[in-house]
This record gives sequence, structure tokens and C-alpha cells, in this order.
Amino acid sequence: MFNPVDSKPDLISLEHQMLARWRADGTFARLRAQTTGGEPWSFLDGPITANNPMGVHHAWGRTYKDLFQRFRAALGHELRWQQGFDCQGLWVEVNVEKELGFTSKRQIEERGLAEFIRLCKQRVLTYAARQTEQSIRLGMWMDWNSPEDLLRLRDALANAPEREIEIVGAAGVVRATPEKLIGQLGSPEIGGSYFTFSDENNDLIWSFLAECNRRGWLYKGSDSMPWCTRCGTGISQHEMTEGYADRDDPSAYFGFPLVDRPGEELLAWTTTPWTIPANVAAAVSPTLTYELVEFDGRKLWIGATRRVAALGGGAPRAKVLESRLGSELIGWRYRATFDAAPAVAEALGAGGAAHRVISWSDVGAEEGTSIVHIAPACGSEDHALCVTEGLPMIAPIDESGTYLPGFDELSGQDWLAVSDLVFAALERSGSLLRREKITHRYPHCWRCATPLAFRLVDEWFISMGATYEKPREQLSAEEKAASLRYQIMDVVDNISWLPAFGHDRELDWLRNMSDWMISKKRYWGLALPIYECGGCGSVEVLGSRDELERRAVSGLDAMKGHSPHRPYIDEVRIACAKCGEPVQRIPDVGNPWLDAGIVSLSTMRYRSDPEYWKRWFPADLITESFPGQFRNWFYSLLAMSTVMVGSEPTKTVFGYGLVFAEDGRQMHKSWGNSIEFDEAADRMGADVMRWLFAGSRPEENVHFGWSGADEARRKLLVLWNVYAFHIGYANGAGWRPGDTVRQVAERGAMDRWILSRTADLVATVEGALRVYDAQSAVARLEQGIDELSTWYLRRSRDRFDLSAKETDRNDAFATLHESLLTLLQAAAPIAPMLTDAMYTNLVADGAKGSIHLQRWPAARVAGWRDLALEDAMSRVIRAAELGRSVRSAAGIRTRQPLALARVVFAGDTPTAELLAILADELNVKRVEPASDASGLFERKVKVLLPKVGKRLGGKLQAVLAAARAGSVEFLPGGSVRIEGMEFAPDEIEIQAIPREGGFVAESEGLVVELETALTPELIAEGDLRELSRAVQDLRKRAGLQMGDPISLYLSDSARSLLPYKESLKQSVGARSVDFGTTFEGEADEIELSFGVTQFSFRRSPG
RNA sequence: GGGCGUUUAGCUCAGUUGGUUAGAGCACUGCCCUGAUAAGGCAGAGGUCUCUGGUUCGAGUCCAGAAACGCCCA
Repeated sequence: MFNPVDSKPDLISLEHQMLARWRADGTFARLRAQTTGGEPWSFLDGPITANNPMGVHHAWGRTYKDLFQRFRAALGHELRWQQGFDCQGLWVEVNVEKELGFTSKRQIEERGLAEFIRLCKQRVLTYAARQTEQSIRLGMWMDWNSPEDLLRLRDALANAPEREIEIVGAAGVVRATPEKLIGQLGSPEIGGSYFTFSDENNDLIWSFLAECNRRGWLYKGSDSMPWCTRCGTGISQHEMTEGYADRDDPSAYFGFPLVDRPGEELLAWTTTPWTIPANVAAAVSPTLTYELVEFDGRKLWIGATRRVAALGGGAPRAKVLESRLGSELIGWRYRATFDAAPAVAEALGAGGAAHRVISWSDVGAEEGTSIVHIAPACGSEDHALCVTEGLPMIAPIDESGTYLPGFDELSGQDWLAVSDLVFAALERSGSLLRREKITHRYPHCWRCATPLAFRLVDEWFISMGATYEKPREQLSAEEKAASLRYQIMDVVDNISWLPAFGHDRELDWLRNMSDWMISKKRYWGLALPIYECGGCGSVEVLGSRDELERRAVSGLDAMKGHSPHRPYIDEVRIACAKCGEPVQRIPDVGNPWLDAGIVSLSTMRYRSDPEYWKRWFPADLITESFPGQFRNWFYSLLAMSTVMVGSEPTKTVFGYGLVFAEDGRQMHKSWGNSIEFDEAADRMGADVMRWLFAGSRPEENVHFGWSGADEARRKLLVLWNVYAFHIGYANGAGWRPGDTVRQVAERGAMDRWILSRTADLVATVEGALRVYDAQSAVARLEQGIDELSTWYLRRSRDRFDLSAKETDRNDAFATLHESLLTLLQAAAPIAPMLTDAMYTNLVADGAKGSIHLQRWPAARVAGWRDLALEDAMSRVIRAAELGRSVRSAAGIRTRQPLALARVVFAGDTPTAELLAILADELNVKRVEPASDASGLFERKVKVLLPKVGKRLGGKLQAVLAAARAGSVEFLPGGSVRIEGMEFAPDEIEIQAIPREGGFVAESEGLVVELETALTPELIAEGDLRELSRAVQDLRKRAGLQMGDPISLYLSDSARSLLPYKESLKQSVGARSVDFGTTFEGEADEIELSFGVTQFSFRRSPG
């Protein structure tokens, strides 16, 4: 007996049952054991930020990660099963600050760094545990740490930091202080997920940085970057994208008097008046035209296309005096309003001597005056320009946005409040022309919504090297050796990018990216091992904690027992190698992408176990959502692998898009279109979610929601119903797997067909999953479910009945069982829980079995292929469709049997067995294969365009018209002449086109004609079937079970059906049929050929 | 401003090397089938294949340009 199943399953509770069974049986551990020693298949997980609960967008990627891993395990590969958490960085700090109610950086230092860092670690552990639980709920198989362990470590870190505790690791019990254990998470000893805050991860980044320094690529630079004056931190470009919002600002049109052209001024425009005191240069486009105009007593240079806009209502008063190309303005010197301020004079020389006009191709003709005010400290493009031009910089504000000394009355003022003072100064100096209000999109801090200033700050960079003007293939070895970016590009070429455009995008990023800024003036992150001597200025970069301990001259005690994080590591001093001065680490922490980028080395035991590393590096696959990752994880992974080992970290990068709400917009809680992961798991179920995601197009954004889930669920429910049918009938018939089975070759065509289709399904799904095409795999599986349910099972239903012949019934059960099990196996990577629930019941081999412990069924099914049969059956299926179409058009219901269907098969005539299947499906007594010579058809010639199009050229339309009109001369040997041109047999196709008016349907050469004349016998059979159906329907409505016997009573009018009494009894499960009496109770009536007939029944005893 | 991608039915998407009348699923309408089915079938309705130009006998498909949307860069 199989466990009986409901045809309407509770998918959610089923999933929970399966998860519990996997846990109880140690199914995953058994899979790992059985694949150990297999050919490695190396997956490298991109770390998920352990900072919040997981969202449905994570579920998309995690579906891919899990399904490809399960598929590879089924193929017999050994896998590492290690997933990772991203732990360090501002993301975590921000949330901890929020929890503490902090609003500024200073509060962190006041509270104490040690506690803050501890809270950051604790938050990571909290959410690592949470995401672990959620991932398990998704059905994701990884080498998970027990969430309880993670929470225990988290709590011990605060409650008993000095006391050693125990944790059961991969190779037995490990005992150490909580901080020590936390630093070793993911190590070979402890196992489980990797954590980027681990000691090894941090240490290996140090060696990377030391290597960059050794090659001369690490340097301290200064750049103007977006800065939140409230948080006291720079905001990276990545963070900026989230914070744009509309803002009203004053804009200023103001003049710069020219030194060598007295009385003339450059007219500049800006929306950030607070930056005007920091002006260094004025940029013009060399290719735009500029005009000198006389306007209200001033002579102003303005971009020609901007004159009207810049002068506003007064523009008609302006008189153009002169016109020049921008390139002619370059080098002109000018003065500015704030030249007398001490800070400006110091930077630019007396009278602002350094001010000049520079060329910038990005100056546009659509904004301002086409003369751009350049303040290098207050914009990164401005900064880059001034570096190129060798111009000095003026940094006007400090960390909190306050104007520095040296700016006269502005000093001491907040940057947001100085606008009025600036305007007043411009007015006084006669420079201001006009003041306006504008609304523009302006970047804000994504944490506290403060508008961002730009500040000149010192940061540490890794040089990407030169960008050469010539094509990459023409570079010399020396040129490449000098430029990291080209080395990475070569590595990019060795990787297979899916979708293919990923390759171009990564190269584009590498071509255009500026040097990699790796420092951040924050607290929770990689401690940059950079030691800059305050005495002689020399810079050292340490390559490991060992080296630090060797070099330390003080402060080691403070660091003892602690992870290499602030504040403890900051205490250590080394002696400067040059001058011997004690040197402290720079206070900056690292860019978090360093943390994630090193994992192809750190998690694969690059230093500790070279054999292991060689076995697993490079990965076969990484897969992540690609927006963002080209410059983030993909980039850092590539860069670090290139520097350290000079080769690709992965063979394949499979990228996918973003998850949007079903309405096509981004998910937003406030818009009501957002779905939390837990909610989705509880309401739609994880397998439905996985099915939906796996079936989506990876290169596009997926629209995720309940109706999409409903569609996915419907497909899975059809599969479930095939399964429920099988269980129900097998139990009824007492059939068990292993009962006498005939060889496949001995079974009927229907059986051999579905098995052949199943073999095709396995091959197709395997082929798709091997190239990471889950979408095609899902499409083929859905097709397979449809074929199994709506053709095989529907056509074979009677064979499962107890009344069917036993041999045939056993064939049917065996076939359904085999094809169903195989299909489940092919679907198992995608819907692991439901398939396993069905599988374990179907194989009935006790509680410890699992579909995931089975080998991929390719070998088993290979012998099932029968292409000729598949071809014939596909034509039978199409003929059935056409036949139904004819019936529909002729208004003859399907229950009415007909004498004959004539069918023109396009191809070989199917076997008698297949013709019988078709006859049954069409409810005709006989199917007669016909030739196209039948009087019902016309012979039409279809010219095969791809073959003759080129040859015909302009005559083609005339030939087509003639062919359509039927003016075709048929020649001996199968060729034809149309419009005087001859066509060989292989250039044409002769089609049978049905004549109008017949009961005929045609499609692609396949023709079905139904004989519609009815005999009394056919009519009676139709009545019989009609009646059976009505009785069955009433039985169902009356709540009878399938086997319940009845006594059937029919009105006298139905006496003509007497000869069919036995057949009727059989089809409706009746013990007796009586005419002329009725039973009060279950009764109804139906219109048959001879008139309205009453029928009734009662349950017969026993 | 630059790069990459997308644009086909109300919605989600297929559409082979260019080929005659552009398809599927969902939703909608009518009919049919059904003692596994929340399923299925037949038919209907629904299209300026984003637009413009070009190549060609012929363009959803190739080329050029434009637009919108998404992602990224500046």
C-alpha cells in the first residue's frame, strides 16, 4: 500500500513535513557522504549581507544556487556546499546606530568603539542565524551552521567574553573564547558558512594589499567625494544611487572679470552657491560657440545657445559684440569675488592669480551659460579636471560642514546656510547678474536624508593603471604588466558570461573605472594594514597578522585575544622601517568589497591547504543578480584573483536581473506591493516560489507576485494529481512497484511513447541545466507534466481500472510509475520538497529514502527513446485536435460515436494500434488512412520560399499568385511548372487543401474528415454514453464513492437501450437496471435522441 | 553625455539561417470533455511586432537613426 493522498494537498504543510524528515534522517549529510570523492563541481557563493531578514529577491538567486548544486550532486559530483555571509561595512553600522538611536559619528566614539564593534558582530550573527533559517525554509541545502550555535556565540560575546565555550565543528568539538570562535567561523575546523569578518578573510586581504603595495599600486590620493556632514562620512558612489531626491536651491548667474580683456566678464552659473568661494577655474567646451554680449552696461561672455536663457527677460536688450569658439577662450585669466579671502589667496596666489579658463568636453549647450564654475574640492569631475590641469584646490568645509577659517565672514558658518552671504558678497563686488530658484535632483544621505556636500578628503586607492588609446590586442606585454585593468580584462575573457552581454559590461566597467578607493573613515570593517610614518612619511603595508606581531613595538597586549578589528588593533605600533619612529595604523577601514572579493582564496584554503585549493579553484560557477555586481563583487573577485594568482576565479558567471512587484514597479512597503520572504513561504510555498523563479528569464527583471505563483502552483498541482491518481488506483488494484513487469518493448504504444518522451525530457532538462538554463528546463518539465497528464493518462485511464486486463493494467501502472518517478527526479532540483514527498511515497521503500539521493536518471532512460513512435504519435495527437475541431464546427458532440474518420497523415501511416487510439479519442468506429487524392481535397502547390526565393527574385510574387490561383502544370517525375518556370520536387510541397463545405479540417498537410451520417446503432450508443455520463454526474453530486454499487431505474422511454444493459451497468457501477420504475431520492432527467428520459438510483446493499 | 539591455495580444513572454496568413500561457466569451485534475479540449475575440529610414523579390528578424523603459558609468 502507498500512503493514501489527498487530491487537494496542503503544499505548505507538506513542505514542512519534508524539511522535518530531511532533518530527522540526515538526508543532506547522506548526500554529502555519497558524493564524496566524485569529480569536483565547485560553486562559489557570493556572500549575502547578514544585516536584515532575507527578501524574496534573495530567494531568486538562492533558487538558482540550490538547484544547480542539487543537479550537480545528482550527477555524482562532489561539492563544497559552502555559502557565505557578508559581515563588515557601513550597512551594519547604520543599523546598529539606528538601534542605538545615534545620529552622528561622534556618538559612536563617545559610547566607545569596543562596544560598537561588538554590537556590529552581534547583529551579523543575529541575521546570519535568521537568514540561515529562512534559507533552510526555502529548501536550500548548504553546510549550514546551526542557528542556535550562532545565537549562542552572539550572546556569549557580550555575556561571557572571557569564558571558553564549545561548538561542534566539522572535525569534532572546538573550544575557545566566543570571539576566537567567531573569528574561525567557516574554517576547516568549524565548517559551516563562511563569514567575511573571519580572521582568515581579513588576514588574506592584508596579503593582497601588501602585494598591491609591493607592485606599487597602492597610494594615498585625494578626491572630492559626496559627504554627509551629519554622519561625518564620505558616501560612495554606490550608496548615492539610493539617495537622490528633488530639492529647491538658489542658482546664481555671476561674472568673472577677465584680467587681459578689461571690462569683459565670463558669465558662469551654478546651483550650489556655497561652492563659489572655492572656485578655481571656469570650463568651456572647445567646440561650442561663445558670444560676447553687451547687456545692461556689462560685457559678458556666454555660450551662444544659452544667451536667451541666461539673460532671462532682458535678453532682447543684449547686443552681440563678438563670437568665438570655446577653444579660443582657453587660458584666459580672470578674477573672482572671493580672491581676497586669505584661504583663497594662499591657494591661488594674490588676486586669484591661478584662475583661468580650461577646456572640458563635457560642457553642454543645454544648461547654465555653457561656462562651468569649477570648484575642485566640491565635485569629483571638477576635481579630476583640476588634477589634469595641474590647478590648486580650495577645500572650504570641515567634516561637519562648517566653513573653515580664511573665508572671511563665511568662516564658522554651516555650508547650507552660507548662500545668502555668498549672494551678498557677489552683489557687493558687482559680480551677480541674476538669482533664481531651481528644483533639481540632488543627492541625499540614504541614512539621514541630509543633503550631501562634497569634500576634499584623503583616501587610499589601488591604481587600476593606464588606459591606453589603442585596441587591447595591440598592447605590449610591458604595457599590460603596468596596468592592472588590462590584466583583469584578460581574465574576463577566460570566463563564460551568461547572459553573454555580461562580458561586455564587465569590460566596459574596467575600461572606464577610475582607481579603486579602498578606504573609509568608519569603524566596523577590515582594518587597513597601512602604516604611514608621521616622522618620515614612508608607507608600509603589512601582509599578515603574523607580520604585525613580529613588527610590533607596543600595543600587542591590547590586541591579544581579539579579532583584527578596531579598536584593539589600533593600539599596536610598529617601528618605521626607514626612520624607526613608532607608527600607528591609519584609522581607516576597508571597502567591504575587499571582504567579498577575497573569498575565492580565503574560503578555498589558498594558504592553509594548497591541494584543496587546487581542487576547488577556480569555481565552476558563480551566480548573482547582475545590476551592481559588475563593479562590486564580480569586479573585486576578479581584481583580487588577478593580482594574487593571475587567473580567473570562476569559469562561469551567471547573472540575473532584479525582482520587481507584480505591477512592474519596485517593491515598496508603502506602496502595498511588497511581499516579504516569510509571507511568500507561508502563503505560496517555497517550491512554488522556486518554480516561478526558475522559470523566469534571468536577463530580465522578474515580476513577482501572487498571480504568478498561482500559475506555477497550477502546473505543480497537475503533477500532483497524476501522482494522486496513481496512488489511488494502485492502492485500489493492489499494485506495487516491482510487480511483474514486462519489458518496455513488449508494452503498448502509449506506454512506449510516454517513456520515450520521458527520456527526451531527461536529456533536455539535463542539457539545459548543464548550461545553467533553468528557464528551458522548467518549460520542458511543464510540457512533460502536460503530456503525462493530458495525453498519456487521459488516454490510458481505463487501463488502470479493475475491469481492465491484468497484464495491460500492470503495464500501465509500471509505465506511469516509471515515467512519473523519472519526471519527479528531473524536477527535484527545482521543487525539492514536493518532488521528494511524492517520490518517497511512490517508491515506498521506507522513511529513509529521498529523491535527492538518486543518481540523475539519464542512463536508466536512454533505452526508452523511440523517435519514430514519437513522430507518429505527434501526428496522431494533431489529428485528434483536428477531429475535435471538425466535431465542434459540425456541432456534433463528442459523446456521439461516428462511423468513420478519414485521415491524411503527413508522413508514414501510423500503426493500427495508434489508429485505434485515435479512433477512441475521436469516438469513431474506425480511422481510415487516406491519400490526398480524395475528392474532398484540392491539390495545391506550396513553393518553398527559402529554397527558391533567391532564384526567383522579382518574379516571385507572380509565381506565388499563380500557385494560389491553382494555375499549375504538374509534370512527370513530381516537378511542376508555374508561370513558365519549373520547380523540382524538393522545391515545392504539394498540399491537400480541404474543399469548402465538408466536415474536414487541415493543418500542415494533415487532414481529418469525419463521416457524419448516423445509424440507429450509433445513435443508441450515443444515448448510452450520454446517459452514463449523466448518471455518473448524479452519483458524484450524491456523494457516492467510486466503488459504491447502485440500483438504477430508468423510465419506460429508455427501453430501446435494453440491448446495452450490461454495458451500462458496467460503466456506472450498477448492480441492476430496471425500466419503468423510479426510486424517489436521487433522480434527474436527460434529453436523449428519443426524448426526455427520467432516471434515478439508490445505493444497493453490499 | 557614454555603455549594456529591453520594447511582439489586456498581462507574462516565445518567435530558428530573412520566407507566404506572427505564436504560447494567463485573463475574457461560447461550446465540448471529464468518477485523477484547482486540470483539459475546440473555437472566438484581442496585434500599427515602439517609431522612422534603408538593404531585399520579401523584414518582427539584417543595417542606420530616433523614442521610451531598466541597469550601469560619467
